[in-house]
Amino acid sequence: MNIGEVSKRSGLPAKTIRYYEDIGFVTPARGENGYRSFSETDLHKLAFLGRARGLGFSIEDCRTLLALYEDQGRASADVKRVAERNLMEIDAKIADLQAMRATLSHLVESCAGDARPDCPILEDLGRS
Amino acid sequence: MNIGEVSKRSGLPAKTIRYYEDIGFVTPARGENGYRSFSETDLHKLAFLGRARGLGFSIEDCRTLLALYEDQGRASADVKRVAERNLMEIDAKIADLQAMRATLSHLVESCAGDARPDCPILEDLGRS
DNA sequence: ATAAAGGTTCCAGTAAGTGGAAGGTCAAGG
DNA sequence: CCTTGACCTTCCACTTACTGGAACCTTTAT
Repeated sequence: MNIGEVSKRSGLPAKTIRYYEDIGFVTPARGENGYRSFSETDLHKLAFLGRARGLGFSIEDCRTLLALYEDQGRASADVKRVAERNLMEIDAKIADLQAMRATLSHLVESCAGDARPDCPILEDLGRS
Repeated sequence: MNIGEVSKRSGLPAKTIRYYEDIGFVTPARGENGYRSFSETDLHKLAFLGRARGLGFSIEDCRTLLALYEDQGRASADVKRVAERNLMEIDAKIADLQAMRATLSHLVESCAGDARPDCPILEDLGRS
């Protein structure tokens, strides 16, 4: 399978797949012409990675998850630990963004948004 | 004022202040010894930047906001537009993260997290 | 024969800093 | 006078997870 088909079937851009080869996630064989030749297993791994990344796992998390995925004897506790840490990080990000959102939407609401120069948003940012 | 004091009073790391000089936000004078010498205005600008960044405005947004801040004749509508766009981006990020959170917390809850190898998290990530 | 589509490598850039090395300067203590 | 430690300087590399583009090669279709 050439990279184009893998890209279509995994949903990852070809550039990303080449990058994932660079960082050691897959090691496709090479044809005589130098083209990468992917196996079904490679495709499966790449799709796995795409889904894990979509859930906010970092590349390093993915490395761990992939190793666990391929280890038939792993304990589910190990996977759960990684997932829970990711969940906590996501919660922290959401909380940060919600705090930002609250302040900012308050400012936006209090700004007339017309042609006059006085603006509570700038006043707030500039308060000494 | 040396960079250390500005750092303390603005809350920004000295490294960040030097970076902000690099990208043209401030242009402090230099003493005979080569040390940066900041004015009160510089300090005020840097504190403004720190607050704007804390609200999630990008560096480019900050450039716009700073220009508007220094333009006494600006229309508040111009500021509001930047703020509203930022708000919408924040909302989109929150929505993304909440979708991730929902899926992931569901998976975490369905995983026993014990020594056994079967793990719904990996099963889901590996579904073909 | 040629053109389009797909493949290759490599270099550079993104956002917004952070870390660290090598070295100059300043104020205080002995 | 010397040294120590805090503070300052520049410069280079690294971070995350890719993405864009140039220059070039191969395959397929017309």
